[in-house]
Amino acid sequence: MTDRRPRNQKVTLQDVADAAGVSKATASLALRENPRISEPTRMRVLEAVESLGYVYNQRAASLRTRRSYTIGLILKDVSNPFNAELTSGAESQLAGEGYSLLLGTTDDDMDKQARMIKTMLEGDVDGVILSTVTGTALDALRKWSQYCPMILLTQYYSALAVDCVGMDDVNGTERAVEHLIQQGHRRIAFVGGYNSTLTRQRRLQSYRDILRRHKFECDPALDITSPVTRRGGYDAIHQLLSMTSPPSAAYCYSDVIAFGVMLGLRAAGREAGQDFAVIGFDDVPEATLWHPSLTTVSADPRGLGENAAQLMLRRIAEPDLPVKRIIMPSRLIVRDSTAAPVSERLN
Amino acid sequence: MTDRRPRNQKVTLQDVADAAGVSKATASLALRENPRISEPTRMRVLEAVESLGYVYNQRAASLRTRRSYTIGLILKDVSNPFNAELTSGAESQLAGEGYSLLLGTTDDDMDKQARMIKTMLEGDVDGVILSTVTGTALDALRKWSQYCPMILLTQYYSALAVDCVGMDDVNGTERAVEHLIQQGHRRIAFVGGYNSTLTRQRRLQSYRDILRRHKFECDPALDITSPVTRRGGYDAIHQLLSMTSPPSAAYCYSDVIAFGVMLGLRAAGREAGQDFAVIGFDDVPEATLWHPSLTTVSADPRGLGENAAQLMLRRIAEPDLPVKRIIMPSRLIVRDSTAAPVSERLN
DNA sequence: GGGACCTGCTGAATCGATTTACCTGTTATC
DNA sequence: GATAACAGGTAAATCGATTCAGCAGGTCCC
Repeated sequence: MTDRRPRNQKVTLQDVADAAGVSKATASLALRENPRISEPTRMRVLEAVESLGYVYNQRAASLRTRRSYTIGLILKDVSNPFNAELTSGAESQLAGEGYSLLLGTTDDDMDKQARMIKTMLEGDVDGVILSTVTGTALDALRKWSQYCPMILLTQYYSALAVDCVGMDDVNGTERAVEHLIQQGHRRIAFVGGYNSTLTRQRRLQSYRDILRRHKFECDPALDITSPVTRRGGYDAIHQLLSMTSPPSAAYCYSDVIAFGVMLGLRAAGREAGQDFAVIGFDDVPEATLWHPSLTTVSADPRGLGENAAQLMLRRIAEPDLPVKRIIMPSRLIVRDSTAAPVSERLN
Repeated sequence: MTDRRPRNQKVTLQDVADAAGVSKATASLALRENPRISEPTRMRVLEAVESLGYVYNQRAASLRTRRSYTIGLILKDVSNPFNAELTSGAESQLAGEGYSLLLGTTDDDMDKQARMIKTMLEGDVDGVILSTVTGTALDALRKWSQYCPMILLTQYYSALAVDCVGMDDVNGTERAVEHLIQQGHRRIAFVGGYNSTLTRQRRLQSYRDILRRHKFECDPALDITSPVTRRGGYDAIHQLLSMTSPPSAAYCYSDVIAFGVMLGLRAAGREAGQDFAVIGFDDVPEATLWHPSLTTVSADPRGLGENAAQLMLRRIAEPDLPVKRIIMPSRLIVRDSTAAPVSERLN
């Protein structure tokens, strides 16, 4: 079948055309199923493609068409299940329209983000879906968004005319914290993440609003920031438990944090759902597997990815449409990691 | 600074040259710091770049240079920490040499793998680092490896002249199973993964060899395959515990499986390290966080990624070098999830 | 003062596709 | 039978860079 030719000497469309006894133009049109090319001719071209082992050169084509059919997706990291789901959602949505995904990670590092965007722009992507690293300047975003269509994930800036898709942090937080309050908890910690993200700012604000609405004390010492890793949650709960007046419940920035908190509780001889209440955010598949299973705010990461992709395709198709912001709904899923505080039950 | 121009009208090198009052050739040479271009001229070019907001077009350049400086990395999924580390290792190694990584995932699906490789080849990557999906045919690999340099991850085929980097499954398995045997375990399950992967085949073979060497029974019912997820491990241990003569220890295909097993044990009212022994494979960061912490075989995923990248760069630089296979050493890290079986301790 | 050599730059070909405008026979139409 | 319409193809320009082979002008040296 495919004849082995020297590595550097690739088969080009011209070779295919020669082998099929047609012009390069005809070969091109035949492959793109242009109706002007007759069926017999198209078959000859396809046979030539097969026998020569021709590989289409997307780079060359995109030079001429000025479309690369690649979308960049830049995330802080992909190793957490939320982002993995999001990626998968975006990818399948784009693949359906003939686009492919170029994935980049920044490790929440500003320099890496800048390099990543530069690489993507130079690689000539048709658009970038971006979850900004903490502390990204508005000016930088404004500049980047001039070079190619851009969709912002979870972050959104009212001062910036850029499409974005986020989730309903306020509502999700309300449901979670209200649930804890109804169980009788009074000292509720807010655990994990960094305040430089807008997402955390919104959730924190909302958490405080609810406590105040109920006229509960809002102790700043119960607000613990940390990396969004199990280790982050683990260390945070240790810190909280060593307080003179520790909390009886933790509302966590993400499921991953919540898992860390549960591990930390156990290391301290405590157990979530028995003598401490834990709520996560994201509802990753692992949440049901834990013992106790994790009460969490479900946020449909896959839907987030799908929506971002759709928004991007829309923007590419019609660059002049007004800015669109999508907020995905979230809901509380009550499982076993939450229970009334011990003091409450003794009464 | 950058003037806003119509989206579709990008700034080209010609524009830069015009603005700097030099030829396109000079502009190109200036940007690549060619010594034939004088410093003053180079400065003028750089200023033009800055003021016009020129973005280098890597696709156009690679058409001429026949080098894209992009390497494809195709994995089954990135959401597990092992692959995330591997990716990060490969990426930083490549970035150091001016290459960037194009990441693709296959979800262990044959069709997706084929599509992914096609996309990558069409996107004109300089090489592909591939962790094959289960059941990939040798012929397919042979064909793909003709189109561009290829490095195989963890899988290796003696019948295929392709570079690869794997880990020392045999040695790692020996250490793990010997450790369990020394603790007094006799019925040891081998849990998780699918036998269609060469990796599992090697580990299973090695596990059996050791049991036989010790003249222990090698019950095929203790060999449980499953998806490489927590859920996989969770379900497997349930199945094992319901046997009439259940095992007292599990050697797991990966840490992720082991976590699932520990969750399953707890759901069944048992506890790893107390009335059951669990060993994982990979030593992901999470392993130390669990309670009990996980005994596991450490396999340096980052090193794996780095080595794969280096091998790729070597192959690109010198295509005619003989095939090279790297086996990364592995070692057993004993933590708290392993302990002597209950029966043993009662004696 | 004439060749050798250097410095700093440019013109034009090139990479591999797409696409427009045009060409050449056939067939249909009146 | 002249002409329009059409079917099936092709030549050549084009996308945005790189790079080779000069070229003009100056310096050096015997």
